[in-house]
Amino acid sequence: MILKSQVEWALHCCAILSGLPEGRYLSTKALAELHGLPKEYLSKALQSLSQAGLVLTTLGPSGGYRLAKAPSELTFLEIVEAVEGSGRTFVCNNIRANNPCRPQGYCESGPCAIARIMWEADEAWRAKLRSVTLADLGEILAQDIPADIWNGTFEWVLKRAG
Amino acid sequence: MILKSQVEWALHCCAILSGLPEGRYLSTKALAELHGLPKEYLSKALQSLSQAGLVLTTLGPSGGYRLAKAPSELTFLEIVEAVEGSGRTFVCNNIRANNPCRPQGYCESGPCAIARIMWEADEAWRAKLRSVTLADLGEILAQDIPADIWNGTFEWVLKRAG
DNA sequence: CGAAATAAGGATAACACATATCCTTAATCT
DNA sequence: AGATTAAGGATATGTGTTATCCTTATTTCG
Ligand code: SF4
Ligand code: SF4
Repeated sequence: MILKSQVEWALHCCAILSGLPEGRYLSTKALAELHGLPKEYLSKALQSLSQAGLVLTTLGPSGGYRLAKAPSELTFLEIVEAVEGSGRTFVCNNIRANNPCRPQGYCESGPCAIARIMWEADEAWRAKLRSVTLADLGEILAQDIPADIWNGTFEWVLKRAG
Repeated sequence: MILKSQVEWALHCCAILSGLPEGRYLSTKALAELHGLPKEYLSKALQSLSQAGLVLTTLGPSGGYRLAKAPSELTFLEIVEAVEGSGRTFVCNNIRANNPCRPQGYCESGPCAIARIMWEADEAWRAKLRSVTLADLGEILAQDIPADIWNGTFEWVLKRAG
C-alpha cells in the first residue's frame, strides 16, 4: 500500500507556491523543471489540485498556478486527498455475510468491529495530516535548508513566475 | 491507496482462531468455507501469518492453524504488517535532488520535512493498530454479535477443528 | 505400510491501477 | 496574429493485486 508519487509532487509544488508573492503565477513547465519531473504527467497532479479548489490558474503566457488560500489555511490532508482521493484504506467486502451459520435473510447492522478499528486507524492518519499546514512546513524548511540554496531557488522561481 | 483484501481475510481468520480451544487446529479449507473465500488464495494470506510467526501449523489430516500467542498479546498491527508488509505509505524519491539551483555535489542530510511529516502520519496509523489486540476485538464482537450466531459459528468451527 | 489430508510454495494467467506520453481545444498575453 | 498556457481526452506501458493450478513434504489413520 503505497501513495502515488503524485502526492510527493503535489506537496513539493505547494511548498514552492506558498513562497510565491501575492498575485504571481508559476507554470507547470517551471515546476517540472525545478523538480526534474515529466511536465505532462505533473500537469495531471496540478489539475487535481485545481479541481479540489486548492490552487487558482490563469491561461496564456505568464499563466500558471498560485495557491487559493493562505499557507496557514492549507493542510497536508487537503493536498494528499486532492491527489490520492479521500477513500478509506480498509475496504470491507462484508465477508461475514458468507458465514454459513447465520440464519437465512439475517441482515447485519452496520460495519463490524474489525472495520471500525481499521477506520479509526485511518482517521488517526488523517488527523495528523490535518494538523499540519503549509505554513508549518515553510517554517521547518526555512530552518532545514541552507540559506544560499533557499534564496537561490527563490530567485530562480521569481525569474519564471508570471 | 487501498489495503489488500488479504488483510481483511487475515483479521477475520485470526478472530476465529482466537476462539479455538488450546491445542486444536483449524484448516485452510474450513476457514475458506466459513468466510466464502477462495481456498488457494486464502492460503497465501495464512502463509504470511505463518512466516511472521503469528500462527503455528501442523500437517496431515486434522492439521491446520492455531495462534502462536495469547489473543491479548497479538495486535492488529502485527497481523496487518504480516500480510501487507511494514513499509511506509509515503516513499521519498528525493526529487529535491533535481533542483537545478543547488550547488554541484551538494548532498542532502537526511529526509526533509515533507517526508518526516508524512512518516509521522504513518506512525499515528500504526500506533492505533498497535494499541488494539485480538482480545479487545473478541470482547467487542461478543457484544455485537447475537448469541445464537456466535454460538452456532463456534459449534461449526469445533466440529471441523483438528 | 498405503491412502487420504494437509501446509508450503512455485509457476502462471487475468485484472486493476499507477505511470507516462501524445495530441487537441480554449483561453490569455504581447 | 502568434506564442504560451491550463485542461483534458486517448492511449500505451509497467507494476502490483488477485486468482488458479500443480508439485512436494509431512502427518494421520485404517
Ligand atoms: S470487516 Fe467487519 S464489516 Fe467488513 S466484512 Fe469483516 S465482519 Fe464484515
Ligand atoms: S519528500 Fe523531502 S526527502 Fe523526499 S524527495 Fe521531497 S524533499 Fe526530498
